[in-house]
Amino acid sequence: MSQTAKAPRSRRSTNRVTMDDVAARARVSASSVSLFLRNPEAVSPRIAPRIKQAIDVLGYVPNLLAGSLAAARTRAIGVVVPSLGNAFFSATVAAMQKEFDRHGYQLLLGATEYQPGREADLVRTFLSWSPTALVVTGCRHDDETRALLRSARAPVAEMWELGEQPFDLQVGFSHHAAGEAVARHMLEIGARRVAFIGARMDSDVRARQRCEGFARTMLKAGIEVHVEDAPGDASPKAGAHALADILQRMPEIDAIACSNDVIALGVLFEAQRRGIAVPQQLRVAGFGDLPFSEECVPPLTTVQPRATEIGLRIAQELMERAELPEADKEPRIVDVGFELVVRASTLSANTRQDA
Amino acid sequence: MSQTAKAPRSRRSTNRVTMDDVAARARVSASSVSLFLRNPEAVSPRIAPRIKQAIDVLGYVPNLLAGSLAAARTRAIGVVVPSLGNAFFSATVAAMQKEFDRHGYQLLLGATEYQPGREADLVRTFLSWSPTALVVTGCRHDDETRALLRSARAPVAEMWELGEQPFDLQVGFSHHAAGEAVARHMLEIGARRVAFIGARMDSDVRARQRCEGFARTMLKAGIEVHVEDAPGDASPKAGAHALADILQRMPEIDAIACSNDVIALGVLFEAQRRGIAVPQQLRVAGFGDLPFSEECVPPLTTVQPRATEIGLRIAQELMERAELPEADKEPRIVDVGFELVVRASTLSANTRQDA
DNA sequence: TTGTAGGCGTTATCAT
DNA sequence: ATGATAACGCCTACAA
Repeated sequence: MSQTAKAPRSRRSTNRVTMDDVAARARVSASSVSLFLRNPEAVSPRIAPRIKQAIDVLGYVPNLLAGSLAAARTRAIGVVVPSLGNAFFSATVAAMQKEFDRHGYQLLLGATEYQPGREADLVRTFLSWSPTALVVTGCRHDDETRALLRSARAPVAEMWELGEQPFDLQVGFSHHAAGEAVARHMLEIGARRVAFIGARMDSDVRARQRCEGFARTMLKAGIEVHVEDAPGDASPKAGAHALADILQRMPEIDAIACSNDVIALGVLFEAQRRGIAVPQQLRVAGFGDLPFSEECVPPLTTVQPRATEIGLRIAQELMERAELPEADKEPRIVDVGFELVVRASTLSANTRQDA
Repeated sequence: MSQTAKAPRSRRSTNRVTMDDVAARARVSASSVSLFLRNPEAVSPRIAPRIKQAIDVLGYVPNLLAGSLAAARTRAIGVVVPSLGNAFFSATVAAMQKEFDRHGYQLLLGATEYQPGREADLVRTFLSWSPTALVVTGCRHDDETRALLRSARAPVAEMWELGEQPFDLQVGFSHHAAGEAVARHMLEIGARRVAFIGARMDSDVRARQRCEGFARTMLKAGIEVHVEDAPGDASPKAGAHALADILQRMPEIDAIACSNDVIALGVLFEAQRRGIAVPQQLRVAGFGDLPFSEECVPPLTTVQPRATEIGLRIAQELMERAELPEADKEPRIVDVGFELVVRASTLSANTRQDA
């Protein structure tokens, strides 16, 4: 006689608890369970507790993969940052994660570490997850990344920088203007011999923009800025070394702007070691308004970039678009601005007024 | 008469490029495309280029959701950290992300911000992604989290702390021992009136462990430690305020240990403002060996925790388990240790030798 | 309100 | 080496 009917190909090795299991135990159909999960009010008050209990007893955990595949949308947002070591971005990411989480969305994280090509790789990876949205840092992208982002079905948010043509959303501010603001302030307090210290400005576009904004404004006032570009990450050590270099080349230096508060901190330390009085002999300004900037000696004049607000605004805008599919598809630009925070490192009772 | 035959329910609204599209264009079966994607060598050299070209022309991006669902495994690792603002964890996460990425795994990130209950929520969310592995911070978890982790089919790694019963992998070091090391060093240099400054030690278990290790060691030497616990995040401001407090209560203080270098930095600033010489009048030690710790004035004695190595080791171990399914299932504990880095903030030519 | 069944885009099994 | 086909677990249009 016929050998046993071909055993149905069973790949069900995963003895995972499924929605069907819950349905069976609650003696309802799987669709009722599905409905209950999405909107508990929608099922009759008689079966609701049964479903609830079955879920608890079985320890059912919904399979998001299956759900996302079926619904053709994943509750995940891909986020690309240059580096997590950078306090600016980690603050923004933290704010985003919190808000996404509140809406039940998962944050997928990737860091480029400023390596060329990594951005495109990360975006490609994210896209294969069918994310609800993508968040990238800055507005400058290589051709490959641009193509990927353009073809993405998900809205694309660019953060921390304005400019270029936005894909869907840009939330940031003008780094050029930030550099300008510091320069104007330094001109007001009588700076004459001026330097700018940055780190890795070949790959850190935004630091370079701040530098340019600073240098151009100074140049308009007839002051040429000596630019020092440290090779590695921004760090106090880079700042200290740069100051040492600068003092050799232009001992008469009287003002230094830095692309990052951690660099400025190093400048303060080196000045302290050398007995150079800040701000009396040397004025120092930074960028970032990090936790130590208010507390250091002297407190640091700096630019506060609203890192948290950037993350929050992006998350809010994206969640809105995700939940109102009819939302306007118009690209949107949000300038969150920045604030020049003047502290003692550029002010002193006896500010020089020599012309 | 019968109305038109039921149109086959088509939900194919997503005009996504699928593997079938690629197969059609390359005039092969979807199976071959799938095979090619996973192992290009496995298909005949005649059709390989056709598939490759079709992929390029169509701009095909594989759908990881479908793939993961079918394969019953997701190339994703869920990672729970207390906070991204903390430089320790962001360094570890960065190292992990890099290594995971190298193996084609995606990092899912969640932060608890030290809120009770958040850990369980995040773990639950991650589990619904069927991740390859889970990484959590520390070994203390509430009952709910423990239950979830225990029931997880994926290996669980605990980081930054050793102790308790490991689920599958623990990579960290003893914070108690770190506190002890600092205490012994301070005893050697003759500290007598001692305080410890921490931040939020009710929720930051590891900071509390360092504090306990420090205080107990001191107590054995007959020295009672005054403990100051700042309410918010660790910050220079918290350190400065704590020092001010301490000076009021015990003006004769001669040594302060901090649970974090950023707190110690604040202590240094406040001491500088008050004209208290470090280390001559006051010895200061921290924890973390952050970028500024080597550069500040005076350079800071601290404990270097190997944040990057923790991330790397975890990633390597997890990738190994993921790729060798036959790997040993034995729980494993890796003590990466720490290093006491002695710098000028606790040393001086004229170290007091009074008994 | 509840149930039925087709489809989401892959991978895995099996036959050729 | 290649192809046909059955899962994977859920969502959702539609019928009851």
